[in-house]
Amino acid sequence: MKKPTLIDVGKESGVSAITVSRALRDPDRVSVALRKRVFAAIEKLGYVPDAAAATLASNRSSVIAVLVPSFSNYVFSDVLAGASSVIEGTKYSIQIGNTGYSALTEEAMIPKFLTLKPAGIVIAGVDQTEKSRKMLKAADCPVVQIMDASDDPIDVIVGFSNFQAAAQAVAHMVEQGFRRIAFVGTRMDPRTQQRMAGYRSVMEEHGLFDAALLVTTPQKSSVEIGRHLLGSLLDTVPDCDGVFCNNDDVAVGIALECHRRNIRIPQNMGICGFNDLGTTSQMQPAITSVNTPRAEIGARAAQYILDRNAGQPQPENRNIDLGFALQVRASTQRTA
Amino acid sequence: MKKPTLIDVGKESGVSAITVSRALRDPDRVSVALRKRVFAAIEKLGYVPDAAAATLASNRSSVIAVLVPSFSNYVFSDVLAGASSVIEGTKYSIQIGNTGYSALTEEAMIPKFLTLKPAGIVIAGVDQTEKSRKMLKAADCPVVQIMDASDDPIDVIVGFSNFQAAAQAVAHMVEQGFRRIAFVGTRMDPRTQQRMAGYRSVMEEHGLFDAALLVTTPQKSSVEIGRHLLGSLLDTVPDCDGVFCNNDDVAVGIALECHRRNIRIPQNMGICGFNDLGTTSQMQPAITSVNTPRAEIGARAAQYILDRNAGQPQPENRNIDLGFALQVRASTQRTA
DNA sequence: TTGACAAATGATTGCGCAATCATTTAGGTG
DNA sequence: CACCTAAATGATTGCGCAATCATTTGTCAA
Repeated sequence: MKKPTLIDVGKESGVSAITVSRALRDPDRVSVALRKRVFAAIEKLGYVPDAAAATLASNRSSVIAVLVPSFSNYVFSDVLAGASSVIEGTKYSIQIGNTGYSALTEEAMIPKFLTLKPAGIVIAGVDQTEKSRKMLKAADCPVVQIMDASDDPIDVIVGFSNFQAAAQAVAHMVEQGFRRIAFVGTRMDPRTQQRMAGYRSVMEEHGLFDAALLVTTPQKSSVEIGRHLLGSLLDTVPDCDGVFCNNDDVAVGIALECHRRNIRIPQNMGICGFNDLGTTSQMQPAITSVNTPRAEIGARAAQYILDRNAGQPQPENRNIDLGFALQVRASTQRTA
Repeated sequence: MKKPTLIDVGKESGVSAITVSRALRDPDRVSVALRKRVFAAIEKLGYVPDAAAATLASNRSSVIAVLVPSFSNYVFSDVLAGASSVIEGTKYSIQIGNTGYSALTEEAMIPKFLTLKPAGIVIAGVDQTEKSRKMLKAADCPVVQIMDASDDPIDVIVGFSNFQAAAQAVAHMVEQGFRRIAFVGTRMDPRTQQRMAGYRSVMEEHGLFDAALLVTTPQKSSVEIGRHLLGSLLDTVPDCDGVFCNNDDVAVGIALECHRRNIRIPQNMGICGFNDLGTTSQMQPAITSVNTPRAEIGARAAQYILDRNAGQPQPENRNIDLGFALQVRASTQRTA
């Protein structure tokens, strides 16, 4: 009636409990005949390992902790989907935490997750507090920072350079003849700030930078906020002829508001989004966006954790840059 | 140097380990003075409970298992966000599983999650396999089905009636004078099928049903697929004058394709989406959609699990219907 | 055939906590 | 002031597994 344990399986197959444990964790270390018998007994009894007991005994769990700034930011949904695809069918599982874009909330969550003795930790970005960094460095599990690039990751980092992605997009717009290009940023999290820095760097390089072109809000991104921000922008900078958005939602909102105001895209207004979530490519005209490998980032992060747990060493290159791909579309193309 | 245990905290505060345990789990059962001393010692030593040991000893963990069909479906991102907001600051944590819209995958995942001795299980919909249902009924933890309504939930169900939501939306379109209203469905998961049934029921009631008006695809929803499906639809049913979509992305795609083809909304084509994710309200004209309480569903599901774990009994009404709200907008308004 | 060595398997122990039952202390009553 | 009860605290035990160390069995060369 009760849930069978390793001892029950052992009795059923005529061996000791520890041998069953070995057959499960390291099949090559038991003989073929025995392995068969053990697995038959497991099947017969419906044995399922007890994760808590295994964790307590080995001081190591199969939980991968994933700390993201927000669940409703679709970027991180894609990351989770990617990680999930990798762990499917393995013994690993994903436990999630929502830091709410706060480094202090994150710092408070880390000890809680560390007590799980996780198989690994995935955490967004590089802007952890000093204390968080110290805790994560001391953790005896792999730590993967994601969605960014860095020469000095805690353990490894999987992502791309937000600065470079923004810079490339803005350089493209400049090349297409846009001059009064605004930066529209929502939420202003660290990655958005890096995009802003990339934007600024290129604008300054071409002598085009003007602080009035920076439009930011702490609010979360949405199509609606994009529409509003275009309004504020045009009030302040009526000669604005292009917008680089930190986000696709905002870009779509700006495009819709341009349509409403009969501002022609790209003739009177160039628009570039970020992340390339799908809608931008379907707009009329199609909106240029920076495609980011979100699912692959999640997958690579999870795979790294699995590999490390399988005994592989830390790789030489700890900055795993998966790049980005500027998808140039009609919204920023003035030349053929 | 080593991680402190209850025994260490006990020594520090001059009591036994079990008393410390009690002070933590049920503060009212120890004297005030002692409680202070214990918490001071916990603070001083930096004690953090060991979840695995607690789970093993009590046969009950603080993990809430959430099984969703997809992470990239934003509906479930919102559910997770709602659940996450409720458990923030508590000892509970969320472990996620991706069933990939497959009842069999789901069935395979359930035993894995049950061995965690979860504090509760959240699972999408009512279409579990018979075996899954049996396992979940036998589980000695609260089980919350979500995103649907039912008279016979496993334990409780938190959601709304997809059938009724669709029926109300379609009835509204009929009332506004639309006659050849198509149903456009993607992925065709159980909830989409219920929406289709609601659509069909109203159409038949008005003598408007025509199987040619059903346009479905197993593909996942996207703006792009919405655009394509409008094309196929108009090829088969050129006199189609309205579309009820199982999804906002599809509705937006259809609206964009209408713009491209110079089909006027709502004069020549009425459009209604589902879920009201935000973009529909910003389109020109604004698109009608059925607003669903996704975050609240996640929150209520989590709250129920917390309440049950705090000793509250199963409520009398096990079908917690949070309803929906048809947001009527310009895309379906032909009359003032 | 024997010995040496590797491969295969087993026995013991403790991980850190909570359940259970036992004991002590405090507070109130006649 | 003795007694009773309730509140507060403590001692013991085992959850199910893996680490560690010990033992048995099998294999092969000389």
